[in-house]
Amino acid sequence: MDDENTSTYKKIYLMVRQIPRGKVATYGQIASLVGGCSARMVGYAMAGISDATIPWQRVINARGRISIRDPNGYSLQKAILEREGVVFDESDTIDLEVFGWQP
DNA sequence: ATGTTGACCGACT
DNA sequence: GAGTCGGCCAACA
Repeated sequence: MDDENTSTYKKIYLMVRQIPRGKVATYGQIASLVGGCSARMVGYAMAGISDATIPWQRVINARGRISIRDPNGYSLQKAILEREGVVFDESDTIDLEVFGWQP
């Protein structure tokens, strides 16, 4: 009971690392896959990240939009995703039918 | 302990 | 489509 006992935060980070380049996942999706945590907790986990190995930018909200309130972080995330091949429409929205990650 | 806030979500008006 | 509300649960004052 150790690797199975990874804390919820750790599970969230590991799950986010599984998102392939050019794809995105929603907070609720991550929460559902991890289990035992809510979408809000995933958002909290992302906010406190300080690890470059975690592709936090590939996690967005259920509407396919960036949820960061800070305009600086917003444009940063958008820039990274576009660099990875993710396309935003006129409304800064990502088409989850196309770029949504399906494990 | 209590109240507020938050990188959320879904339902309702 | 925009605004409001309740539910969710952790962090913070």
